[in-house]
Amino acid sequence: MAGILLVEDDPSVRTALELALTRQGHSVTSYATGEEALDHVRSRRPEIAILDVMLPGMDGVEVCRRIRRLDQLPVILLTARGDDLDVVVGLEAGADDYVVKPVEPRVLDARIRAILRRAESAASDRISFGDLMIDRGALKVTLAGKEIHLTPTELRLLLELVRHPGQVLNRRYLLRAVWDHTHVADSRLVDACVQRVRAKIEPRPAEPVFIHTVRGFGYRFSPP
Amino acid sequence: MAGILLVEDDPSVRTALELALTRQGHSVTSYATGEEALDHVRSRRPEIAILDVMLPGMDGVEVCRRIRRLDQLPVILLTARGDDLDVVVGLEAGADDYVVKPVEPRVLDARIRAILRRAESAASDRISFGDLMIDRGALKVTLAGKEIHLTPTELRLLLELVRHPGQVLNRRYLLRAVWDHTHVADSRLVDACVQRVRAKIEPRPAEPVFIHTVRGFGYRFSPP
DNA sequence: GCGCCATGTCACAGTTTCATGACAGAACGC
DNA sequence: GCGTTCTGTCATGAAACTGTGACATGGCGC
Repeated sequence: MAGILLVEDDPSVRTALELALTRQGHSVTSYATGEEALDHVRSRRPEIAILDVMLPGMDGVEVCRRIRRLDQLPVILLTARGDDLDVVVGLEAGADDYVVKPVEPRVLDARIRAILRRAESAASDRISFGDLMIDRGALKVTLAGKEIHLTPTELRLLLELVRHPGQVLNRRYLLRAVWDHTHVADSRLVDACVQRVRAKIEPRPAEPVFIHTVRGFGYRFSPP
Repeated sequence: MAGILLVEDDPSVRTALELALTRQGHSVTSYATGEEALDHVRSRRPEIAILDVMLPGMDGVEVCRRIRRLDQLPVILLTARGDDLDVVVGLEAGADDYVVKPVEPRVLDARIRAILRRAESAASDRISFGDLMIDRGALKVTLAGKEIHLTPTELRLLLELVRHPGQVLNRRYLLRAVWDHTHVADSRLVDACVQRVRAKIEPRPAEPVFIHTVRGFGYRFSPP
């Protein structure tokens, strides 16, 4: 469900948590260092970050501070120590929650869901389909982590298609939804624009993975 | 400092917590039952509620649910039991945090402050993005340590953009938020003001690092 | 295989959008 | 009252966007 960024240097703990969270239905990407994690935040825009405090190099609290400057990403800090001072420092650094290891997967899941629910009013809504990530709040589209520049019309078209995944939308509908209704229905306008979007988001535009042509009817967005 | 509503039926715990929180500089009102607490929320609008889960009559989780219906008040649940199930139920009920008794006053204080900070629109009164530091309390902006003078309108615009980091805000929204709604939507007013802010905070206004133009939609503040 | 028609492809010029700087009225402090 | 600062508007030019049509391609029925 959620795109979770996990940072934990101990391989056994990392794989255990990754497995548990994946079982709860989350999509997890994990790293051992804060630097990698920050790159991931910049490029992949996860929904929530879970950071171990004790990390080689940049520690979790510092990663948390930097993440905070990048985005409104919620952050959970994870520590093996029950030291009260850590709690204070961590929360002061802007963490949303603080969990002491070892943690019950179910508890961690509940905390993640609570924080996501709380954040969802403020957070931007983003959806991803395979490599393709669409951030409706930031109006950004990334493909395999690389930002794709779409022009306004292209973006509106893509958003409209994505709003109805799996459904065939005909040209008349798209003309109304994306353009104003002043355009004639028989132009190559929609085709040309679909073409432009494909050129940007499809790995092989000739064999589209996202936007499929339904001959005689229109176009359908269906994730791979 | 903060107006805290404390609900705890055990008189000795109640007075101890009240004393500790008062020492930390908070203003505390405490009750033994949930019904009284709900009246208090309705009449006095506290800033945060700390609820014991085990209460005679209506329990803390139920009080939490009802408070949630009344107001956006942040809630911390307090329990003597470390039972994981309680954590799940409590967080599902919409609590912002969950603290197990006995709790160090300093830890509780840190959690209160963290939640209040998060509640007061997601940040403390001073944030920095790279070289740029914005002090919302003092209404001052510094760039690389040097103070930048922004006019009132420019400052309101920057604060509005910064309130939603990473989000694209369109001109209509900004006109409403920063100016009053008496202005026409198609004016270049927003552009001009953004331009002025850029001239002051961007090292190279032609290649902005902080305030990005999203052609056809609006502007986005995203730190470097 | 053939022809037809729907769709893909592409280049280009008109249009739109935005940055920039100038300016004058409004607001403000002295 | 007077000078200064602030702010909304406008003109201008540059850059980006987009609709269009001509043509190519490919699927489909026959």
